[in-house]
Order: sequence, then C-alpha cells, then structure tokens
Amino acid sequence: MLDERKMKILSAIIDDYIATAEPIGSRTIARKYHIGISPATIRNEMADLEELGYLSQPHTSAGRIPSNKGYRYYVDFLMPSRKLDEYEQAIIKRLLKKRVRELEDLIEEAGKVISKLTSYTAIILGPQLESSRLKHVQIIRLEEKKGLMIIVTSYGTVSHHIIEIPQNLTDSDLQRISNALNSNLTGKALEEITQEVMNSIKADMIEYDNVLNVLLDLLMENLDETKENNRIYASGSSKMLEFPEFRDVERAKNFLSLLERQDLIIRVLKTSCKPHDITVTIGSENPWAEFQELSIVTTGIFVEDKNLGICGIIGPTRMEYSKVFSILEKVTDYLNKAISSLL
Amino acid sequence: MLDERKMKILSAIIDDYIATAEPIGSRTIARKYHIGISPATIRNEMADLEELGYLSQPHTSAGRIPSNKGYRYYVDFLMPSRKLDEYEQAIIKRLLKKRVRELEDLIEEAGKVISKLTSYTAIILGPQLESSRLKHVQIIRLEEKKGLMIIVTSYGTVSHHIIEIPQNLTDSDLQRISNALNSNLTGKALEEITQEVMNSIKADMIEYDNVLNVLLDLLMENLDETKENNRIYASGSSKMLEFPEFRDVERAKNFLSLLERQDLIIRVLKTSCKPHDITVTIGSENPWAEFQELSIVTTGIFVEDKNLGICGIIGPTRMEYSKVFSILEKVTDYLNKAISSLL
DNA sequence: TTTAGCACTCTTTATGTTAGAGTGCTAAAA
DNA sequence: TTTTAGCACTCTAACATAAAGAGTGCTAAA
Repeated sequence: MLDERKMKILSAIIDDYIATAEPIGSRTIARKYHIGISPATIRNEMADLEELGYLSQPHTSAGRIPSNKGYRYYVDFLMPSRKLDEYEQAIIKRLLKKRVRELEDLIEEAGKVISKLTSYTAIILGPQLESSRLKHVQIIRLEEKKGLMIIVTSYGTVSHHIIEIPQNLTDSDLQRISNALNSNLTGKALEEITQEVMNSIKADMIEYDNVLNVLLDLLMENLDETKENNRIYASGSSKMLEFPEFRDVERAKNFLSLLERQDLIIRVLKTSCKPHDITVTIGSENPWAEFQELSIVTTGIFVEDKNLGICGIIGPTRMEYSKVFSILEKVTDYLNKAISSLL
Repeated sequence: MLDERKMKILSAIIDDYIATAEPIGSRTIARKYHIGISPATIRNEMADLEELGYLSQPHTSAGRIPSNKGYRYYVDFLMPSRKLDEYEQAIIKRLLKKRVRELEDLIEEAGKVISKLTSYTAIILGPQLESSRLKHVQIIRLEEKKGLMIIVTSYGTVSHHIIEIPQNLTDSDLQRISNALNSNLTGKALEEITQEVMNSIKADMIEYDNVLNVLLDLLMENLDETKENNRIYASGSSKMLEFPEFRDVERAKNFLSLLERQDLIIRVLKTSCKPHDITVTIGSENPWAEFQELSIVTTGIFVEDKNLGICGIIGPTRMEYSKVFSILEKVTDYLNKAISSLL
C-alpha cells in the first residue's frame, strides 16, 4: 500500500495523463495540483513510484506516464467516484422511453447511448440464451411445402426459420405437432432440450413417425442456432480515431480490424465479465496480445440472476475510468429496469 | 471524343495511378507503356489532356493525376473488361452453396464477399419491401396478454412484433382473426394495404368491434415498420485504411463517420442506383459534398423486375473500376440465382 | 527530510541544403 | 507539320544541423 503522498501524486499524474495524453513532469504537478511540496520532492517520489512499477518514462528526459500497474492501482483505490451530469442523465433516461419492443433493439440502443456518452466504442453482447426457457414453438405453413418455425424464449427473443414442410402434412397436423411440442418442451431451458428429450417425444408420437423425425431434427438444429445468439453490437468506433492513441493509421487499422473479429471479441467479453460487477481489464492483463494497449470495462446485464447479455466498453488504456464506470453503472441500471418491464 | 493516342495516354496514366497512387510523369509512361513516342510528345499530349480537364497536376513540377472527368471518361470508354480469376470465381461460387435460409443473411454474405474480393467497403441495402406482397399474417398467443404478430412477405422476409393482446380474446378468436386477415390481405402489395383497406375489413368484422380495431392498428403500424426495412450492411471498412488516401487519420475518421450515417448512405445508394445497370458515381458527381473524394459503384438486385435491394461499393475515386465491375456483376448474378431459388 | 540549483539528456521544431523527378520551352530533326 | 532532344526551371521530399524547451537526477544547503 502506498503512503498518502504517493497516492496523491500518482492520482494527479494519472488524472492529468488521462486528460492530456502527455507525459507529465514534476513541475506541472506542483503547479496544477497544489500538494504543497516542491518539484524536487515530487521528483523523488516519482522515482520511487517508477521503481515500484506504477509509472514509466517514455524516455530519459520526459515526464512520467502511468503503467498498467499504475492504472490498476488507480482503478482499485484512487479513482474518484463521479456523478452524472444532467445531460448524461437525460440521454440515459431517454433510453427507457424509447418505444422498444424487443430485447435486441433495447440492447442495441443501450450501446449507442454508451458510445455517445463516453466516446469510446461500446460493445454489447446479446442475450445468452442457453439458460432461457422455451416459451413457445410454432410451425406455420406458408406455402405447399414451405413453413415457418418460430421459437420464442422466456427472455422475449423470437427467432424464426424458414423450413421445408415434409410430405403432405395438413394444417391441422402442423397444429397438433406444434401443440405436442409446446406441451412437451415449454418451460424447459434451451440447454435442457437434448437429443434424448427429442427422442422421447418421438417415442410418444409414433403416429407421425418419420415426418415428425424430420421436424424435430429441424427444431433441434434451429434451437442450436438460436442458442448461439452471439450477435454483438459495436457502436462509436469512428470516434475512437480522435484519440491521440490512434493518430497513427496503423494503430487505427489494427483497432478497427480487431473489432471486426467477432469471435475474439465475444471470447474477450465473456472471459472478462464477472457477474454483478463492473470489471476492468487493463492492457496486458488481457490474455490476448491484441489488446495490449486497450482497456476493457464490462458489466453483465442481469435480471433475476439470469445473464441477459454483457455490456462493455473498449478504449485506450488511458481511459476516463471514472466517467466510464458512472455511465456504465447507470445504463445497466436503466437497462435492467427496462428489460424487467419487457419480460 | 479524344483521338486514339490521347486515349492511350490517358488510359496508361489512369491505370498507373490506380495501381500506384503516385502522380505519373511523361518519362514513366514512355518507359512502362510502350506507345512508341518520346516523353516530349507525351508531355505535349498531357498538357492538352490537362487543358481539356481530364488530368490535373498536384503542383507544377509533379506528374499528372486523373481528374474526376478523367475517371469518367475512363469508366465510360477506356476501362478494359476483365475476367475473374479462379480464386474470385471460387469465393463467389461458395456464396451460393452457403446454407442460407433468409434473404437478409444472403445479402449480408454477399456484402462480405464483395468487400473481401475488392478490399473496398461493401454496402448493401436490404430488400425494399414496398412492392412485396403479403404472404402470411398470423397472431400467436404467448401469454395471457401477450402475443406475437408475424408478417411474412413474398420476398421471404419475416418480421415479428411482440404485441399486447387486448381483453380476453380466446385462442380461437385469434385464429379466426388471423384467418380473416389472411384472406383479406394475402397477395396484396404492402403499399396497397392502406387505412381504407383496413377500414373495410373492420366493417366486415364488426362482431369483434374495437378489439379488432386495436389489432388492425397494430398490424398497420407493424407493416409500416416492416416496409421501412432500410437496414444496411457495411463490411470491410477497416481494410480501407490501407489505401494511401486514408493515411491521414482525419480522412479516415471522416470516412468512417460517413459510414455511420445510415440515413445518408441509404439516400446516396437510392439516388445513385439505376435499374438493371452498374452505376458509377465519381467524386463530385455525387450531390453530397461528403463524397467528394469517394466513388460509389452500385447495382440493383432484381428478381422478376422487383428491386430486392441495392448492392454497392464505396471506395476512393482512385478505384480499380475494372475489377469492381467484374466482381459486382458476378456477385449480383449469383445473388439473383440464389434469391430465385429462395423465393 | 525537503528544497534550490545546475548540468545533462532527449525531443521537438525550425532552418537550410541537396537530390530527384518532372515540366515547359526552344530549336533541331524527321 | 509533327516529333524529339536538350536544357533551364520548379517543386517536393529527404536529410542534416542547430536551437529551444521540458524534464530529470544529483549534490549540497536549508
């Protein structure tokens, strides 16, 4: 644990660096943040902080910048808590008022709000449906041999799939099959609906024999597709180019291509996100090398202990953590309320 | 009309500039493209071409670069037609094989293929549903007071909307209403379903009186939402940063924020796209100033004379037009086939 | 323990210089 | 009349050099 004076200095350096993106020297600290000690003393303390690993120096005669360890200490102990200003409050409140009828739209809107308010890139991972329960299945005929299979989950997500209707099933057959599927499967978690369950349904309804087989296989397939609802919504990526960190086009390009690698982003979000808490992953704390100079702040969206998605922000390690925390907290707060009213 | 020698020179300059992004001088042309005349003669011709507006000079002692007018002439008269290589053929063919069951997925895939093959940004505007016909409407009950309204169009697009089911309608009521809606509305183009049509249905089914009113209003609302299916899919934007045109971060940022302005992009696509033809809009030919240094190549996706979407490429004016044309042509070709088989 | 003073380091910015590419013009050649 | 060689001229990009500025670490005094 650092002593109070070191904390003050570290805090001042990080605050300043977050604001200016420039290495900061002893003189500046003494002038701008009146800690009541001379630059020389600050220099000594800074040398200590560097030795302890909280700061680093781009080159011998430059000021100091925070290291990842420094940011970590800042986030854990030093970061001031921050109230939202009226503008931010207003924008977030408007989220709730938007006429949104589906979970996915809501989540997308939330992403836009977050990126708008923070200027960082918001990444939102849609509802994880493994633990959702099946609410309704229905097969509707569209044409002679084409139908629509609709799957509704307890999270309010709807997925539809155009399917081939085998042979000459009548409409009432379809209805009966739909009913049977519903009475057997409704209320089950998606992950509980396994091949065995399907087999037992098949056994119960041998009258339809292989026609049913085909439909059940299709359902199974579509359920799997539904489960893997790993759609992510990223918004506000162009704003990131305003940060001096990305003044170099090469870096900007790397960042943007990173965002296009959906699979990687999904894994990162999932590993970094701890339930019921805002999690920060700073630079090299991230196991993927591509994120060396980026920080990720995530929080889960939970309603009734169900994980309905992950809300994240990705930005340079020099990030306004304090602002990001306050906004992320508020948005997920509102999101939770909005979702509850939606379910 | 230019004489043949001027055409050759203009052609060489544009080909070279497209490949290298460097102003090109008389000496280089004489060396690389053996037209059989000396640099001095080429210089004279270049001065003529500049006076005619086909070329311009970044500064007095630099080579020439094509002007917008030059590109226009190139695209209209000079551009070599180009065959796809095997790799490109293979990638495009794979499009058809992808197991895709919905129009929108297909369109999205096509966008990815285009951006992959061209390295420019592909922008695809989803099916314009105004002229599509209603294929099926159905209301399904999910809970006591919640239902799902499903709208299927003749283009194979499905849209669903969670709605409140008013009062205590029974399931068979819902079925009857669905049937009535279907028999009255199926086959009608979406744009034909007006308030008047709705009113006449209301008149036919007074038994349900205001309950029906509510549902019909909801349907109307949702149809409107369905019609405005202006979803665009952009892919491959990060690759654009590799072009020297975007080596300046400021330009890169402008380009990326441009892409985020969906409404503008939609308008641009719609105005630039002429039916059944590949259209090129070069730089300032575009009425929107933001596109000064960009070119847009678009083509409509038509099946049975119905516009099912617009396929576009956006890139720097220094674009490999020839390549883009060949790829765009082939992709929409395949797309048409794939869509026909889907409908 | 703190601070003033100072020599030293390193980057950034400005300035000047040079090499190279390309042009336009003129006069000779075809 | 058209083409070409030659040449003076222009402009940029690249490099070297110098000066200014910011910041440090160390020493010695407070």
